[in-house]
Amino acid sequence: MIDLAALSGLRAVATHGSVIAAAEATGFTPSAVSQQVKRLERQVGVPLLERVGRGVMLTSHGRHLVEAGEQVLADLERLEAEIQHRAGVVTGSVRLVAFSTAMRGLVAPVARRLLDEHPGLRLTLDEREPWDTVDLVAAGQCEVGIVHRWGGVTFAVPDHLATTRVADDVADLIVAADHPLASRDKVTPRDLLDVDWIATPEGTICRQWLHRMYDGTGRPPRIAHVSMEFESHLALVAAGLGVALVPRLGRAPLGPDLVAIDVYDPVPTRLVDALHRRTMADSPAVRAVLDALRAG
Amino acid sequence: MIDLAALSGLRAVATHGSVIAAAEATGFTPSAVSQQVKRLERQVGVPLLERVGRGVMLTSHGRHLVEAGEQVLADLERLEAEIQHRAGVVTGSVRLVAFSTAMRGLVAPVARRLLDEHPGLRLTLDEREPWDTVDLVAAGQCEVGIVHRWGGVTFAVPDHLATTRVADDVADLIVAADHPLASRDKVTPRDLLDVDWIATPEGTICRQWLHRMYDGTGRPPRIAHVSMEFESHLALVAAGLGVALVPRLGRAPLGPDLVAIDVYDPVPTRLVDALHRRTMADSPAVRAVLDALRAG
DNA sequence: CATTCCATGTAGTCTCGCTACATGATTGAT
DNA sequence: ATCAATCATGTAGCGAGACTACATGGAATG
Repeated sequence: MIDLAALSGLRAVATHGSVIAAAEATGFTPSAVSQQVKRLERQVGVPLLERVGRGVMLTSHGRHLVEAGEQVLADLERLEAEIQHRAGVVTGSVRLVAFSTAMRGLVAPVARRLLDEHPGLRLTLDEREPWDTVDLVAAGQCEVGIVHRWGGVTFAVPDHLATTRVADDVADLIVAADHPLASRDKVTPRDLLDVDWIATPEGTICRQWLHRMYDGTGRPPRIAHVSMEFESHLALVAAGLGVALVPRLGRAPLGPDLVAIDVYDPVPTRLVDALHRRTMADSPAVRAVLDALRAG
Repeated sequence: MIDLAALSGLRAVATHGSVIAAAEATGFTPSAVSQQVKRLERQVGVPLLERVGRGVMLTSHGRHLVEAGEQVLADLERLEAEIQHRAGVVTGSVRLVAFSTAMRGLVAPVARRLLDEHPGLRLTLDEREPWDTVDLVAAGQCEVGIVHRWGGVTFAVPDHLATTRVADDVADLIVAADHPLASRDKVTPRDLLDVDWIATPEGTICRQWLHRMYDGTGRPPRIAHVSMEFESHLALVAAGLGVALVPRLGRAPLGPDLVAIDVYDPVPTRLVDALHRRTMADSPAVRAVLDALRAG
């Protein structure tokens, strides 16, 4: 009999291209993944992986096994969800991965109530950036992923994942109370050509969107300081080092030394989506989590 | 993730109707089967088995899980066979179950050569009566089963099993060398109305056929002695206690004190068939075993 | 040619699933 | 009504199997 856990290991090797990458994607050691593949090879009696250079490559049999095995794996997951759906029982383990502001602004308020309402539900939380999140959901490492994308800035989501809109998160311009713009009702990027920005690091989605917001002005934003966390942005703004664009989701109440100003034309909005595998669409547990997120 | 081994346990309970029967069908203890079901229930979070009286019954969810799970199990088995088929490698483990005369007359001569030709093949032999054999093959407890049926005496074979004719086994009348019939070239049941028979026990297929052979005579055969094994039949015949109908397959050479006489009208022929699950039709290992049996 | 990176062996540990046995529950018989 | 029989299921203990940590062996890179 083919061992499905081992098959998952081979699938991870196939999708990630190396034993080491597969190992860290599945949370095992490279040795464990290697042994899983060997176990599979012993079970079917056919070589599945071959060394090429200092890496590995799937044999044609290995590729075929993964392709067809994925179907079996999906069928099994769908079957489990279907049984629970028929029973109408919210039960089982849901691993949820979110980006940090969603974790504190969206997940945290909802999780407690969710667990109280459904005693059979086991919820496991983890914090990742959106790109990693997509991979984790796609590979079956977690059931629900929460990602954000600014309007227009998209990234690819595999076909076998479904998307649910969870929130529209608007960002405000945060300035110090004594800043010249502090008295303004609302501002547009053309008002912000000469301000110093406190921004997230190069390569982050928020940073990309800050640039895109300036598209109509013909100039790039002037980045003065960089920080990972929006909480730190607030501190830097309060210290008079510049202004920041901070989403409302998960934002702590502003102190008296800070002012939030609406931005328009365009309104900086990021879309917050929940991802799940379509095979889990019938799972009452996943559905309960999604419903709670949408309502919260 | 649903544990497929546990699912097999539940399936056995479903098909055999009780935990104990499922246990002896799968070769586990009742406690193990019970724990397998509990494990499954924990994984899907839905009760699958409920006590009724002093036995058990599947819940509707349990029945649905078995029904759909059987599909997954079959897909996985088919996938394994298909991979090996593509590779053209005779490998893996084949469990073969046969009735006793086939074991010594058919399997034994073939097994040695089979193992020598295919080093990757692991062959496990077991001896059972045909009814048990059908169950074992159907339930996935063995890959190949060898059964016999006399013409006309049939038994049900599930749809998902395939049948391969392996041999036509003719039985002769065995009499002591000093018996009045010993000089005859051939005999017909009408010549045997008053002989004492040495027969297999009530309920065996051979016994049923002995009765059916007498259908045209209007009389039942006179059973004098009963013995499980044809080897013993020969000894009893040699001792002058009666005559016996002994198949040629697996029959030891007759001593000088015994004579084999052809029977006609009807010729007592039993059909020897090999059974295998259709999901294993592509398995080179199963195919090699079947080919060898047919050739031998 | 040394260094680095990757995969894979090896030894040890730990978890998980099975067996053996005991218990609880229900039915049928005396 | 009681006792025996039968079935399922808990519990303790044991053994196999799967993973981790570490060491080894190739292959590419500078």
